[in-house]
Amino acid sequence: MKTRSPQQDEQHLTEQLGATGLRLTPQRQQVYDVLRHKRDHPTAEEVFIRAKKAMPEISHATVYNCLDALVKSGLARQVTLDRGATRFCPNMIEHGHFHCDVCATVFDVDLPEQAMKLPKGFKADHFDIAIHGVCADCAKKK
Amino acid sequence: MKTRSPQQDEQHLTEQLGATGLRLTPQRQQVYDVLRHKRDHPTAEEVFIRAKKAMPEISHATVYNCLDALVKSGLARQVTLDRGATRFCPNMIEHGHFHCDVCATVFDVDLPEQAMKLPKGFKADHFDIAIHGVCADCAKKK
DNA sequence: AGCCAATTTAGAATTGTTCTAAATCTTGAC
DNA sequence: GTCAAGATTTAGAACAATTCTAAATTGGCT
Repeated sequence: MKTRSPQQDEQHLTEQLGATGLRLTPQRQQVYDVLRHKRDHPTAEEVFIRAKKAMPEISHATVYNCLDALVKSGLARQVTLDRGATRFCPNMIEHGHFHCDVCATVFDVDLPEQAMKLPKGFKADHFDIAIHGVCADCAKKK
Repeated sequence: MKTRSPQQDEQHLTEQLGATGLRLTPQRQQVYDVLRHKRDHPTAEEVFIRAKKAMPEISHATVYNCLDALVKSGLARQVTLDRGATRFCPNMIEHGHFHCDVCATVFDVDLPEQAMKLPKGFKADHFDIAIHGVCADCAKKK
C-alpha cells in the first residue's frame, strides 16, 4: 500500500482537485482521510458517519459532494455491487472487486493483464469488475 | 441470437422456474417476453411500462417480483451500471456490458476466454463486468 | 475591504425498491 | 369435483439512497 506524508497527501489532493477545477476544502480532505484510513469500501452513509466523528457539522449532502469531487478528480472510485448503496474506494490501481455472498466483505483483486477486447472503434474509459462468490474463509468454515 | 418457438419458450420457462420452486404465471411470461422482445437492457420501470401495454393491470410490485423470479431461476441477469436503476438482460451467455457515456446505449461484449485468477480458496459464482467509454458511433461523430 | 464564485448546510423532494395485507389463483389431497 | 394450503398478484404505503434547493458561509482576487 502506498503511503504518503500528510504534506504530500495534501499536495496530491490539491493538485488532483485543481486539475478538475475544484478546491481542496477541509471537508474534502476529511472525506478522503476516511477513505484512506479504513479501506473497507464504505457506502456514502458509512463515510458520513465516520467523517462526522472528526467533523460533527458535516452534512449529508457535503459527503456526496465530496465523494463526487474525489471521483471526478481521480482520487477515488465508485464501486457498484448489485442493488443497494454505492461504495467508495481510494485504490486507484486498476483492480476488480470480489464480493463474498456469505460474509459480505469486499476484496480487491488483480485484473488479468490482458485487456478486454472490444468491438472496433469502441474506446474504454474505465472498467468496473465485480465478482460474486464465496471468500476463502467462508468456504473453509462451511 | 438463439430463437425458440413460443411452445419451446414456454416449456423452457416452466422448467427453469420449476427447478427453483416457482411457477410460470402469465405475468412472468409477459415480463420475460418484454425482455426477449427488445434487448436494450431496460430498467424495472421500463419493463413495467412495456408490460403494461399488453397487460394493463400488471402492478409495479409484480414486475419486481417477476424480474426477481427470472433472475433466481437463471432466465435473466441483473446489470448494474453506476448509481441509478438496475437493468435486466435475458442474454445468459457469459458476457460483459459496455456503457457508452455519450449516447447511454448498453452493448453486450464478449469476455476474454481466460478466467480471472482469484486468491486461493475463493470461489466465483458469477461475474459482473461493466466497461464505461465511448461507442464506435459516438467516437466517429465527435 | 469588497466582490464573485465555489462550497457547505439543512431539509425537502425525488427516485428506485421493498414491504404489507388483502384478494385471487393453483395445485394436490381427498 | 371440492376444499384447504400455499403461491402469486395487487395497490399503496414505507423505506433507503440520492439529488435538489435556497440560503448562509467561505475563499481567493482585485
